[in-house]
Amino acid sequence: MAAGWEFDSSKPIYQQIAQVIARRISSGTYALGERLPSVRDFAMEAGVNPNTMARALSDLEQRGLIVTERATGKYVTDDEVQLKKLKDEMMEEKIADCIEALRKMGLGPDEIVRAIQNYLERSAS
Amino acid sequence: MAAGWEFDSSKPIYQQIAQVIARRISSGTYALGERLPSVRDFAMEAGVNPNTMARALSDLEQRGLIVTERATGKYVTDDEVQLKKLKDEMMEEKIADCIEALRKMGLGPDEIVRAIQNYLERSAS
Amino acid sequence: MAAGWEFDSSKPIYQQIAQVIARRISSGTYALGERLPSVRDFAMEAGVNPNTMARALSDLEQRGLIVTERATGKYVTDDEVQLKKLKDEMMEEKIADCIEALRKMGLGPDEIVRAIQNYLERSAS
Amino acid sequence: MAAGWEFDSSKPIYQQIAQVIARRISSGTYALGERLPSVRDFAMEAGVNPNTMARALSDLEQRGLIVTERATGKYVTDDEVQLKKLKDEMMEEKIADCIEALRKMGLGPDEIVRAIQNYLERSAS
DNA sequence: GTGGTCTAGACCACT
DNA sequence: GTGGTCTAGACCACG
Repeated sequence: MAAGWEFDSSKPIYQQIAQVIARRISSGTYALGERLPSVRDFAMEAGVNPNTMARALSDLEQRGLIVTERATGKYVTDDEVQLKKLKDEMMEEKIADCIEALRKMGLGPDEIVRAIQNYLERSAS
Repeated sequence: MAAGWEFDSSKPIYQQIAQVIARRISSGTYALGERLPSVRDFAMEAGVNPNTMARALSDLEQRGLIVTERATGKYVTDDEVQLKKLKDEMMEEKIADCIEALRKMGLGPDEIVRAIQNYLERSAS
Repeated sequence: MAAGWEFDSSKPIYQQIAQVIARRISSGTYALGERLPSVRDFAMEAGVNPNTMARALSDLEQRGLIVTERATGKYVTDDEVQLKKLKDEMMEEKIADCIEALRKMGLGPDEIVRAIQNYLERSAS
Repeated sequence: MAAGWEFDSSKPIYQQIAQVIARRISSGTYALGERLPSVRDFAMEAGVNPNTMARALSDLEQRGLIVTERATGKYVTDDEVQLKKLKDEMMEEKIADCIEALRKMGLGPDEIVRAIQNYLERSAS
């Protein structure tokens, strides 16, 4: 099992797999139109049963993130609109998670923005 | 094993435990000066060996987040300075994680700030 | 159990072990950068459980006196600054112990210095 | 067993006991001419067999540090000369121990004196 | 009852 | 082979 495939028992594994792959697509690890590994290889890499991997990929296909070309394999969609939607979702999720955490620590909206800007300035140098 | 104690194999369990408890302290789930569950109870709750829990708590004590009062138990520190430091660390970590993710998606600094503000406005209403 | 490993019940064994090893480092018995015996061998030599020895060594590592190189062993630090700090601490401790004893016997500061000088002169010849 | 009675296996216990008591006499814990606890009580306090304690006290009597008054008990000698000799011995021992340790750390005679003076000045304030 | 220490023995990752 | 982690279970000092 390669790196990046750690699962917990809070959600079904196939959903966690789908999430990992979606993240890789949105971050460009798998580029637009790129051919994905075969289901079998993918399953091997993730250390799961091929059926589980197939279900994860099927979910992603339903969301329009990947397309299947019969007999040649599965590809990342080249539909930029779909991709944009995915990115927005992931971005939304990430931001929500971050901001909720900051709020829990007692930060108000202005403080949050200031903290973000502060971080950006520091990491710019 | 109660909720909130899911471990993965990427890091030692005792470090993950320490992180969970640190998060609970920083978010106020365990208040300033509050008595923590006994090591044995805590271990039971987390589903680990008391020694493992003890090690996690020992680490937190060394970081100044909790203090031990002999024969009565362990308490969250009432040192606001230590607590402030913890919060800053956790905040920093959270923000870094979020911003790195957004950057990977191709957002520039200004877009990041705008996205955050956008989210805050929407969730304010 | 080889010589030099006598423990009393006044302090935890792992602390006494750490003290013995620290003393050996400060006195040059274990030289700068030298590889230490393996945890298991060390434990055998001291007549304690490997875990106990590991804890002692872990404490020393945290104090910056030894460093661990994964899968090859533990080494005395080659950081002369750390070593200097250790020596100063041990020197301070030794001197304090000695002077307090002399004071208890009723010697004033001048008498102490004179006694020391006297001893040095006698042992020089 | 009260505090101050920790024995190791390097020397006979009765010698270690004698040393402890000698130290207490030289430091004034047991004053000149003071009556000592009964052998039985003393043995109880030290957690040893009365015979062992008796032998330790016998040694001290031979060194002229304590005297036995038949039927009333044992007393610290009121012979100041003996006491002076004891103090000198203990002082000598303490100083030798300290200086040897400092030498092992690589300090020369002048550095030793300077370190002692330095300590005295600091602890004077 | 609390935390702290120590032992025994297992399994792991790394090289 | 190395160190690191984890479990299991014992005993101790303290209040």
